[in-house]
Amino acid sequence: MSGAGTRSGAAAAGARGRIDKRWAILDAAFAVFAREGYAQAGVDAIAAEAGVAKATVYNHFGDKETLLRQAVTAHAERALAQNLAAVERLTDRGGELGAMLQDVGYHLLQCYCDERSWALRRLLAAELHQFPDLLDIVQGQVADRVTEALADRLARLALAGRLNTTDALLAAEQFSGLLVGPVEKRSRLGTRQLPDAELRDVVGAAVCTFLRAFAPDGAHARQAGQARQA
Amino acid sequence: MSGAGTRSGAAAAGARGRIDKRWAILDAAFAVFAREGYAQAGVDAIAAEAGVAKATVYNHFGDKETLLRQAVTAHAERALAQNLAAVERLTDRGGELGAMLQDVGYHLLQCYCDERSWALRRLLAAELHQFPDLLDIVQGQVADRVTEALADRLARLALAGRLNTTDALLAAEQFSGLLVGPVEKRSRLGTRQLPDAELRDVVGAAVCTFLRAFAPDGAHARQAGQARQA
Amino acid sequence: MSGAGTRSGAAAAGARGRIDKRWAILDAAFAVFAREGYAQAGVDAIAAEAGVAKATVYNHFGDKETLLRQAVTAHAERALAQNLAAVERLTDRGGELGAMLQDVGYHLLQCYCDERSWALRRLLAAELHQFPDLLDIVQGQVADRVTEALADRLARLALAGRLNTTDALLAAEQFSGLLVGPVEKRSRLGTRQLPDAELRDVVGAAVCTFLRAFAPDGAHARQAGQARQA
Amino acid sequence: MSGAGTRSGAAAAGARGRIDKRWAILDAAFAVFAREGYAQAGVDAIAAEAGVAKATVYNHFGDKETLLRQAVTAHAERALAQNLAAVERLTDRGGELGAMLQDVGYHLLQCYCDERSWALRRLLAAELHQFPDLLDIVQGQVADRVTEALADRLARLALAGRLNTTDALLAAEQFSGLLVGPVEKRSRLGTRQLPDAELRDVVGAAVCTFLRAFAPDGAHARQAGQARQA
DNA sequence: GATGAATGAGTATTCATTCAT
DNA sequence: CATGAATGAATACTCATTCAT
Repeated sequence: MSGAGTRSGAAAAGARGRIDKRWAILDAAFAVFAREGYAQAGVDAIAAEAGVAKATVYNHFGDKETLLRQAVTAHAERALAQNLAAVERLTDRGGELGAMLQDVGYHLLQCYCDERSWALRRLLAAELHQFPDLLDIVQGQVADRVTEALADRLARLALAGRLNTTDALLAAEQFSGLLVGPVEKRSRLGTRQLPDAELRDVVGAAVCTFLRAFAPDGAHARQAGQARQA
Repeated sequence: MSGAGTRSGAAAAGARGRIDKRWAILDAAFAVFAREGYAQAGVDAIAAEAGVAKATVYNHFGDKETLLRQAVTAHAERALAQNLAAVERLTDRGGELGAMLQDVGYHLLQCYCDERSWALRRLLAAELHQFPDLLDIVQGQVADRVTEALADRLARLALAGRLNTTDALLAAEQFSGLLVGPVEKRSRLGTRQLPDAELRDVVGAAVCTFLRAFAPDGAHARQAGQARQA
Repeated sequence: MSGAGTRSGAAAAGARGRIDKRWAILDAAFAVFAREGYAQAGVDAIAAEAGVAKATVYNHFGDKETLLRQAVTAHAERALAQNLAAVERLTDRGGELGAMLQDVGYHLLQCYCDERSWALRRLLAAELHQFPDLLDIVQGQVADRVTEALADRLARLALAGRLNTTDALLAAEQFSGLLVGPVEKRSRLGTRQLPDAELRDVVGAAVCTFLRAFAPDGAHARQAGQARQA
Repeated sequence: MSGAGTRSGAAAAGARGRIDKRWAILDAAFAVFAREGYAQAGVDAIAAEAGVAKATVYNHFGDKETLLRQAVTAHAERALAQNLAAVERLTDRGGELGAMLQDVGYHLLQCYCDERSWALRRLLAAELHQFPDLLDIVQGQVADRVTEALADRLARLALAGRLNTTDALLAAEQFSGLLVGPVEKRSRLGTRQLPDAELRDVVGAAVCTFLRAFAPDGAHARQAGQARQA
């Protein structure tokens, strides 16, 4: 057993080493691509940051383009998971609507303000012309799905009579716009870190406006206003 | 007089030639930078697109960085002028509020959806790390000033009792968010041209939501809803 | 007369202006060529140092090569005149031989150590391969003629029985070698300015050695040794 | 053992290949720098002459300046070794003084007249202003040390009563001057190859003059004169 | 599979030279 | 004639990619 164990252990360690290296390269690649842009990013720099030799990068990914796509895909999936988790906090069973929207909005903005999310969006914007398929990966696989998920939840709330809208997708887009618009301006495209209090204020204002527009009657709006003060 | 005219005409033609070339270079530079990104953009390509020799580019602008900054600055100024003109359509003397907001929002979104505006924002996002001062040029000199101007007009409407808000800047940010959020998603970062009808729908929805939240009483909201149908 | 004077004066002033500019360019060219080397020297820099526009340089000299040759020729002539003046201090009528040699040697070394002479030799060495004809200008027109002139004078001294040599040219070469060899080493190729006292010492030692070898009898050698002490 | 041998052999071949390439580049660089001057020399040309790709040059030396310094240093060391070997032929045990000086002088001049030595001096003169540290490498590390070594040997001869001088360094400088002065003029800065007979004549004349000046009595001088005839 | 060395294609920048004024 | 502007050719240096070990 020890012999077999040793061998399989060695093999496992080797596989683990390979996988670790693969992830190290992907992380380094994303970091360098985001920091320098695709053209400016050197494979040298990526290899150095990953702690491997340049040729190893090519052994794993073949060429620079593939590396970009894989790195973006990996980080897009991470972002998608985080955002969906945030959306799922919104249920029709849950308690008071304003508080729940505040909670969801806050977590969505935290995803949005994550350093790596800013990097992902900047990278996407930067390389749109040269790599249009990145748009499908990021916008299609992530952003749209998050909006759809949010729309689903809003639709269930509307069905339950707790929201007054017939176009749940538009409502979801507008809720996002109310959250993201102010933040994009104030954080100067992710350059400045917003203090948590300001973030909560933005969320509160968004929820307040959203409820005034979409709550079945005026009562909720006032409650939301109170939630914002808290 | 004709002699003097001839001379000054010749001199003017010379100066005109220089100025024309300068503008040709700036336009070509902006186009190529936006299409390829700073690092990927070749000065060769810029010169070719401008119809001048590469060295002429260097005679005028010294180096690639300066060329980028000048091109961005020039186009930022153009965008600023257009946006301010749009905002100025919002007066406290004007007619029905919903119709006016619809008009302003539509023109603002037209500015926003201009191909060169998308290019400017993408370029800014792409080169933020390498040229942080571009942020001051674009965000500080343009976006913020437009929001401030919009806030000014909203504040006057609030003073006139036609809007119900105490934080005009926040209201302006939210109005922008309601306009821009849906558009950014639907046009896939400017990749897809939105049909005019869809654009008007987005504006109508934004105005409707905005008025429900900020109109002094429910009457306006209903009017806005009707405006949206029209 | 005043009219003609004015006109010719104007013409003269114009011509003077042209000539002045020509000399300014030649001086600037020599300075820049010597400082930077032919390839590295920019016509821009020369024009700037001469205080004229770049195109003016081309109006006067046609191209960079011509400019180099003219500048070198001009300064070679200057150096030739200085060196010949030094050699002519050596006469067969003059007083004590050692003192005269000391005087000639000192003035020759002063020519040799002139900043512009170092520059001329460095420039010649640098551009030998690309412009072999400079060698004829500098070596043939200057250095050789100085050595010949010195040989002439030494020959007359030998005829007068005051020197003991049959090959005056060789004697002249050796005298030069005794002067120049130590100086070239000590001044580090003209980088370091030799103090006047050290210069005189070198001359004294050269004269002393020269006389010991070439004086008809030992008496002169001793006198030269005394001259060196003084 | 054969396996190990194979491996080390392969490794050695690899290392040898690198070293060979390094030397090929250094030689090519020196040749091209000497032929064209630093500014004019293209790294392309150097790489081509070395038979490697341009990037390989940069992999080995980083930039053009470093390449120049390394090439000069390498060839300066070579020249130093040759010159010191020549000086060491001068011993106080050896036979007749005139013959020994003739031998040393001849070998020193052969070093001096080596094509690469001329190239080294020309290159030094050419690039003095831009790379003043080359002076330390060539003058300080080579020329001065050779003169010092020669002075050492002359001093031992003086101690042994075979030379009459109290300043061995000056004597060494003058001996060099007597050798080099005539040669520099006759070979036209290394442009013309001196025939061996003329070289020997120059050495003979130098030794003759030197001994007349520094031999303890007249006897040696006459012997040297005879040596020159031989 | 991981690495160091080698390479060829590409790019920003400079500069001698010309032309219109 | 003196000039400012324009240009084409040349060059140092970089980098993605491949190959031998």
